[in-house]
Amino acid sequence: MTVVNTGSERIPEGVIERLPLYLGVLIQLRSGGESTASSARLGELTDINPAQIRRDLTHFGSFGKRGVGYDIATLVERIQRILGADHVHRLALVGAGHLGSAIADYNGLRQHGFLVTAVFDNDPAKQGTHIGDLVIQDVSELEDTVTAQGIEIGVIAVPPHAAQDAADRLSATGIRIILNYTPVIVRVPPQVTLHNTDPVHELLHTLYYLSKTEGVART
Amino acid sequence: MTVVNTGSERIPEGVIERLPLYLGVLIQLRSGGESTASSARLGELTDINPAQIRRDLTHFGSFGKRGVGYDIATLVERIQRILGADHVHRLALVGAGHLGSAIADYNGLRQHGFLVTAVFDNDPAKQGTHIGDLVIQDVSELEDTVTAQGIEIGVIAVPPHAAQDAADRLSATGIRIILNYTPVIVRVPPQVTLHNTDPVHELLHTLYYLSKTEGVART
DNA sequence: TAGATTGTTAATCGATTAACAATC
DNA sequence: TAGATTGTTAATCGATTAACAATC
Repeated sequence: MTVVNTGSERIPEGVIERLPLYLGVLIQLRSGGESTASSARLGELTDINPAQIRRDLTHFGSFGKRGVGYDIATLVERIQRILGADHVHRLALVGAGHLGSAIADYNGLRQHGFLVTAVFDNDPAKQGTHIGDLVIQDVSELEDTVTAQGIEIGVIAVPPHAAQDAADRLSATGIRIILNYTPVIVRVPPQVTLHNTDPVHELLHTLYYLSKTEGVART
Repeated sequence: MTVVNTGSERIPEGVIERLPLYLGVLIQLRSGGESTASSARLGELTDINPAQIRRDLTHFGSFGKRGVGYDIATLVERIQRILGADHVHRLALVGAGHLGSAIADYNGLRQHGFLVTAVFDNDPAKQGTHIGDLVIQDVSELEDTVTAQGIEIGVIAVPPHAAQDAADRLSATGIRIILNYTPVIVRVPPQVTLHNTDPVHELLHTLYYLSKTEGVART
């Protein structure tokens, strides 16, 4: 008997972090014409132990066929369903500078069902101009627009001094997920999930491993 | 006796990932005029168990004073030294579009000693124009420039179809750290540390937790 | 000295992985 | 049936945390 979703079992964070990796290589394999993949193959492509992949997947059910492997098409669907990536999510982007434009242009988001449907900036010179198809609006319109469009996710891409204001306005709309690309610590109410993305942190810890492996040239 | 650096002890990855967090709040406290911080205080600000903070730090020596706490100024210096953030690192940026411009403008990098000192793009229309003080060069000049300037780190911010070429060119220069902002899997030689930064992955696993806590509105 | 907080030990907890029976 | 690969158990490994002696 196949248990599809035991519901109340707690899923370790590491598992959830690996699912998007599996999804990525599965989509890659599918576009390469493959229809089936073993945990060994997925392990090669993701650098993750095959036993761990199998174990991760069993948290959500048993999707494979013994002696055969996993059907790529159905596994892609299952993982998308698990992650909530099986339907469209609308995003409000705050900040229409270079970073905001890069995010709005970013095809990867669209491909996974994340649609930027509104852009805000507090610079009057930008308001009324376009990013792609979208008219840049004043941040005062944020709340009404979020409600009207059913936007679920906010993205902050403003200069540091404006980040907290953006976070406050987004939180006030009832939005529950905020991605912050500004390298500043912002405070949000407890019911809001905040994700800070700071390239400096990544550089810093990558740098550490470099200095360990061979010593950075210090000219 | 204080052991400054035991040298050959293997440091868990999690420790290295937390150091930049400690560094961030220490810098924040310092700019707020504080001179000393206890592990309990750092724990509040980072949401990390104080015992873990103390344990993390002892991997590198003993920096605190019992009954008092940690001297912020010296701890900042020690962590910067540990991470290799105590001196300047030069970056080569490949891709001069919106994303590349955002990275070049990004003050957070400069504040931590990461200087973008060269920008490349294979679009002839962009070559010769400026980003900040930097002239955009053709990617064919990458190797010579990296050598001449002592650049240690490459950053990829090009469209997906150009990402592998950028990775190959950067690897060929002898660079050992590459940060890839393009949502595409690139291959690099084993001696190169590659860091893929994909906002989609972050959205996907953040989304999972949202759907668990209360169920996403599916209108 | 009394109070505070570190550095460190030991216990707990959880995650990873090897191994293998089940089964396609 | 023979070969392959899953799902699952059990062992290992490592990371987190509580507790406390050391000591400022």
